[in-house]
Amino acid sequence: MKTPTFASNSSISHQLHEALTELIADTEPGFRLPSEPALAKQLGVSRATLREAMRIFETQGVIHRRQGVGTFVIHPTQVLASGLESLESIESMAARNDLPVSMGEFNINVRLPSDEEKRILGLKQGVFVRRISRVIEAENRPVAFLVDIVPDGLITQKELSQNFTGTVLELLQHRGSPALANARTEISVASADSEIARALGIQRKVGVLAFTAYLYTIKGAIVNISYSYFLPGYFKFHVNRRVNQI
Amino acid sequence: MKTPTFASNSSISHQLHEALTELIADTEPGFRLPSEPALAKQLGVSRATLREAMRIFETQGVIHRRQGVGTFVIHPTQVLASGLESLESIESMAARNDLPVSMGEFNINVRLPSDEEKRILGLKQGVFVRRISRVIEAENRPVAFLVDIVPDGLITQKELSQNFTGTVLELLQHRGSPALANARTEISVASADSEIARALGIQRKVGVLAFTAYLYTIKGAIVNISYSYFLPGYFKFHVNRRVNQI
DNA sequence: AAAATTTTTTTGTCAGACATCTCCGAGTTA
DNA sequence: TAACTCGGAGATGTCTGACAAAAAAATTTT
Repeated sequence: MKTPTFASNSSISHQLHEALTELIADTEPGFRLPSEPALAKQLGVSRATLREAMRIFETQGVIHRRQGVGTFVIHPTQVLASGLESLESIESMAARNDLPVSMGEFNINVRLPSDEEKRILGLKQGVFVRRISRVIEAENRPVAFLVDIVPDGLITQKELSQNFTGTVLELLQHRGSPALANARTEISVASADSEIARALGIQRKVGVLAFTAYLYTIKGAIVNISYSYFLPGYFKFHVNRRVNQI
Repeated sequence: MKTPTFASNSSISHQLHEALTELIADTEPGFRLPSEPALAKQLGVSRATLREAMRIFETQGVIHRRQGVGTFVIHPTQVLASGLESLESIESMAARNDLPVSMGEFNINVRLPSDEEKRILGLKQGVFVRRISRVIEAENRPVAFLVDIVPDGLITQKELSQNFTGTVLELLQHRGSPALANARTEISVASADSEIARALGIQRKVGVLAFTAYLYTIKGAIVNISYSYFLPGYFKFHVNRRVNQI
């Protein structure tokens, strides 16, 4: 068995990305970064590599480049790690918001998938799914209710009891296989059904913020459907939208 | 007076981006793009420039590269223009969803800003703001309620009557100044107050999907606060989240 | 037939050069 | 003095060609 191939390579790219993250965070919004040749020399990489790394931040709307002028830090620096563009666990998100959270009620059961689940996950006849639900609490009250649907066999009972920190994503990411690519998250308002209402301690039909996420492998298969329901007021979600599409 | 400097330069970068968009759209998900040297030759650019353009798509989670293997198209191609990552007008969004919309009730008034508005927009004492509100209708019923707050003077009455297609963003973008950088959009669930309830034809305290967007210029100033309230079920919003942070 | 090795293909990184744009100040002109 | 012009300095944008590293394919060896 091979050593697990970690998704993030700790190569030049990766280190450069981290160094740039720090540099941008330490630069006041609106101010200029050092010129590309200077920065490349300072960070010990070629200008081409540096420019590719900067493209990432530019695409994310964190920096802004003007030919003949310079590269500027756009605006709230914390955008970096806090936007919806990057997947983040509830725990780290909560830590940023100074809101200590803990895991509340935790349930697992195995059942036959619905037709929709079967279609989305591409399951063959007779394959079961595992349904993992849990309540996140803060300040002694439930604030989020998370439900994951994964094909049975993808995650073992043992992994769930030993490594489970709250998200299927992190478990799969830590394991390294199957290699994950991205997650498509749909945003909506859900009217609390009886289960959600009970889990969050609210009345039925109250509107809660709902995310439905589909986790894709690099081969295009969906390996996880994730439903998240949030009580308003405890979490802040935001997206940084670029105005000019290059 | 200078000719308006359009944000998007129609330079090599821009054309390359369009060509790549098309190529990716024409490639089936999961399949490989031509190799970089071949693609660079085919598109008439250098490999370095091509790679920078590809970084953009990679950052957006549209393609996926593996050293020694190739570059692959990740998954639903329509992700490109439909995600929350790019700012889009209600109209074009509706067109994609085959939902013809029209503008309903439309109101403008000028008033003194609240303390919060004054702070966010960086207004001096005595400066007024213009409040533009409108209802979007589909299938003969209101589906969205949009409110924009802009400093008085930024947009003239004339522009509003002649060019206004529904969004302050598009008006400013079309005008070209002030140069815009990005928009930070916060996502939440709002309990309908009396105004929202009346506009959307729902009862008070019903939960609606709410976006609060702050529009930034490249100098870091906020020139527009935009509140959007959506009736559930008519619009789909989604975000494409990358798993591996490079 | 299976394992080990080499070759080929592909992306990752590098160095240096020139092109183009922007800003600013020196010089010129009215 | 004030306005204008022009060129230089410095920044990002693009190009060329090369080598490094990783993965897959082909070949050779066992």
